[in-house]
Amino acid sequence: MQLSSAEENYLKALFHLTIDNRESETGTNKVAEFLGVSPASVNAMLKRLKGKGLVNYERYGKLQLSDEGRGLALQMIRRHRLWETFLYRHLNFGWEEIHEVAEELEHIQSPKLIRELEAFMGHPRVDPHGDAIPASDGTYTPAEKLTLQQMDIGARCRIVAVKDGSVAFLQYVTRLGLELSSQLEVLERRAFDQSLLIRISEGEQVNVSAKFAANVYVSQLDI
Amino acid sequence: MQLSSAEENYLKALFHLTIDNRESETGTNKVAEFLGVSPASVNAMLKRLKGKGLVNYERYGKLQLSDEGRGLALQMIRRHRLWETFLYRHLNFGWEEIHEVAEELEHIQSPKLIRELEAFMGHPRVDPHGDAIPASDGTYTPAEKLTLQQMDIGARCRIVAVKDGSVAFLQYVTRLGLELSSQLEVLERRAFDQSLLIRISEGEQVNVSAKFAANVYVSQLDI
DNA sequence: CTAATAAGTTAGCCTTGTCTAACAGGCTGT
DNA sequence: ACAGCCTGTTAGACAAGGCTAACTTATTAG
Repeated sequence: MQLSSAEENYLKALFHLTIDNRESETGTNKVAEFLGVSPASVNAMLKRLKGKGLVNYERYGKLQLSDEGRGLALQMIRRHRLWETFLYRHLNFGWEEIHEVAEELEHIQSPKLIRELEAFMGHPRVDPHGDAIPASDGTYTPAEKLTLQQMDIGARCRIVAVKDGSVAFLQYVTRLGLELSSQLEVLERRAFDQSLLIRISEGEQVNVSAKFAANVYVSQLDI
Repeated sequence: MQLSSAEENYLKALFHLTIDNRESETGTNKVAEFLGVSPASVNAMLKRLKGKGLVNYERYGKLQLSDEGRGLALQMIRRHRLWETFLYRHLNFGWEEIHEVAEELEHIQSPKLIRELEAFMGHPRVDPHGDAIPASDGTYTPAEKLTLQQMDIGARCRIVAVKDGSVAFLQYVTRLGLELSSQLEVLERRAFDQSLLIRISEGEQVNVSAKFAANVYVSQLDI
């Protein structure tokens, strides 16, 4: 099945709005907002994707990916995350720069390219954001994202994302001397309020509340 | 200047048909044949490129790249050849597979990507076909392609292309046990008819005529 | 149960990039 | 010098993918 970049992007969007979001259906408006296009455009595209058998869709009715559509969406996500990993590991891209470039790279049509890229990097299982990379056979286990709160004492990890990205929270994060990609070590958990004492990049030690820790996604370092 | 993939491909085609071919002008039909599109499509695109100041072009008159167009074309060729080099060196792509995939990769818009890719590979100066890679500042010296005939005695080299790709010639090449990427060593040149004795990949020795040798492009190995 | 609102759809238009068919200009040979 | 031919151009059509405005169907609040 040969797909255009636009078609591939719709499949990816549908995947993120349903399976990846623990819902089984979504709607025209949600997709439109997600992709930054008009609902009318979404409607037109859905007709085309239905014609190709990639979505199940009835007029004014439910909308979900077909089995084949889900498979293709997974391939897109696989390509996206492999490229992100490559950019981060080998081309000195920052944590926050990789997504945009990978959005373009993922549309390159070449099974061999993806196979070899994966082998070149030693078959990574998660991308730099801590998200699982679907296997070439379509296997995908979403890999529960870990929060700082879930880490064991003594664990070393890196901040990969935040749940609530509000300005207030991000300002607080910055005040603590933390930023994305900061490396942390969990030193103590206080039984009283579950707050944590952490060390930042071999340096300063700070205290963070349980609520704070539950709002920070981390990736455990393999050391 | 933000260009579409199609616009970028036309600039590249114009470059190859003029500067790269030691001619200063070309025509609608030549471009059409080169790109595999109709002359009418070329005409429409030339109007657009003229509007952007990338070509000098008059109705029924001469057609050439403007200075700005030439600069952009060089950037495209730079990206193309860097990607070819990457695929060949790091992803186990064969000599004849790299062009097609690089045709897609070259359209990715990210100056940092190209800069880092170049640095990752240690700033290569030629691609796997023996063609020079334009520098980031637009410097480009076409790097005379060497033929087997021009090699010195004792030189070691690799076949990167053929001038005349006729079936008769390619069959002859195959009969000799040669193929693209074969490694050779030049052992002797006979004064009588300028024919060469060469050794193939540490193995068999064969004799080839001067005419044959002049039809084979090689890349000198840095040993 | 109806009326208001939200969600989804259709109609009609635009741009990019392609095509074919028909027309116009320039060049060559006798 | 002009007929024929090759090159280049225009006109008109189409597919993809997007938009806005207007309309239809569902859903929810009173």
